[in-house]
Amino acid sequence: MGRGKIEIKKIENTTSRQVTYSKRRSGILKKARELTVLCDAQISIIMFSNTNKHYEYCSPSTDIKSMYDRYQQVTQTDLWSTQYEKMQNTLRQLKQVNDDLRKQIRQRTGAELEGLDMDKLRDLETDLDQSLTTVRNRKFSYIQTQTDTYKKKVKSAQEQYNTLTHNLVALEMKEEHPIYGYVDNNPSNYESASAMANGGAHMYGYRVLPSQPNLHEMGFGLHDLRLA
Amino acid sequence: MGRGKIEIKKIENTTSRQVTYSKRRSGILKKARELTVLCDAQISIIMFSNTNKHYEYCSPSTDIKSMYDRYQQVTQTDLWSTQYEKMQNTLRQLKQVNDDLRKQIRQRTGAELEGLDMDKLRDLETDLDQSLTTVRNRKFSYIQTQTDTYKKKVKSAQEQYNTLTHNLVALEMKEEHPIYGYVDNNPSNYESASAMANGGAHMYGYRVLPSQPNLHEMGFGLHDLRLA
DNA sequence: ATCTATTAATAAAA
DNA sequence: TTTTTATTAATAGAT
Repeated sequence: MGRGKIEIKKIENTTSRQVTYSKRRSGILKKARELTVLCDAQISIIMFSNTNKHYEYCSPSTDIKSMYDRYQQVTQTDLWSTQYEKMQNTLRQLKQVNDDLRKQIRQRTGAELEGLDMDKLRDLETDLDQSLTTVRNRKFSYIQTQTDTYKKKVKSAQEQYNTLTHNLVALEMKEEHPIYGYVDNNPSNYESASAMANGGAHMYGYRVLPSQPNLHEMGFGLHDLRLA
Repeated sequence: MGRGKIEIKKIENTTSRQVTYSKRRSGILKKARELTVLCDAQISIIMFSNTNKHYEYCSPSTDIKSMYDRYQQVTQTDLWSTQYEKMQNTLRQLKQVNDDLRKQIRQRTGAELEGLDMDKLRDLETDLDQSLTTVRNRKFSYIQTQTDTYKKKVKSAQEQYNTLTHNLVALEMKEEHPIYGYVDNNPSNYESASAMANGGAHMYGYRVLPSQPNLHEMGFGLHDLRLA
């Protein structure tokens, strides 16, 4: 198809080789485009010229990677999908573990008790009961710690107050005109200390839940929460 | 190039589509072969028909994987590791979720309460308390159901026994030589019914846990578990 | 598949 | 490179 018939062998003349490459390349790509449309096929073409320039074609409904993956699948030439599948297995396993954990939580929450028989229910109850006790103990020890801290703070405030009062008295002794108003000018200091001393436990938002039968038995009765 | 010009759009007639596919496919592959030789190029073609059959061409001096690898290098478009990395991200995320779920469980178990402040502890306690109540209710309704079932069974056994006794008495009336040993010959029947009637609740392995304060308040005291 | 009338591709030249 | 054009190659439709 040209001014003359040519033999299919490497064109030695560099210029005409490049010209031919250019023409025939676009020819193939055009044919590929046409075939894609005409026959609803999927085609991936990658070309390198001997000058290392590259051209490619890929049917619009897919992409080069998909084509290659698909090709590998079809031909069983499994190069890296071993590792790929390993990853997918790990993924599946993790999802499974995930679901199991969620189910565990739902059971511990009481949201999904349908499948449990008597033994399981009893075990779960015992378990939850122990957990509850643990959490409660923790809460009480937390309160205790905080209480101690506040006790110390109050004590220190008290001491500071005493020192100040003492200094004031000393000052009054020395001065010709004692400053009577000193204490009343700073009532907030005292009152806050007092409030803390009497009701400090309220700061934790502590409240007695309906089912806390061991509250008193555990030595954390309400006035243990008061500051002395 | 044919008996008539055709429009480049999908050929709807299946037969002629397949014929055209076949012809043009070999056309493209021939062109690729020719170009490879004429211009010393390297070409890789992968084709899938809409019937999922695949055909490929690859210049003899190379192979398909090399072509795609080379393409990847040249275009910098990392074809494989993109998806690979996505998978690894998913994996990481799943592991994270997993750890979170485990932590949740450890908290609900009371095994890891270190990071929790007063509010969190109180919430957790309330939560566990509700869960415990739910599980207990479930257990009790389970017991109730089983109890009802056994009640019915015992009742039916009793009735059967009564009928048999009645029949025996009737028989004794009729016969010249009453068979006194009848009842004693089948002691197992009576005893099993009796055992069920008196101690059926033991079959559930029910036991009073130290911290079940609402056991009696809920109307499931021990003799509710006995069968009348 | 095979045959051919016809269109499409392209070799060589510009 | 791209365009031109003579010629060959591809192929649509029929068999």
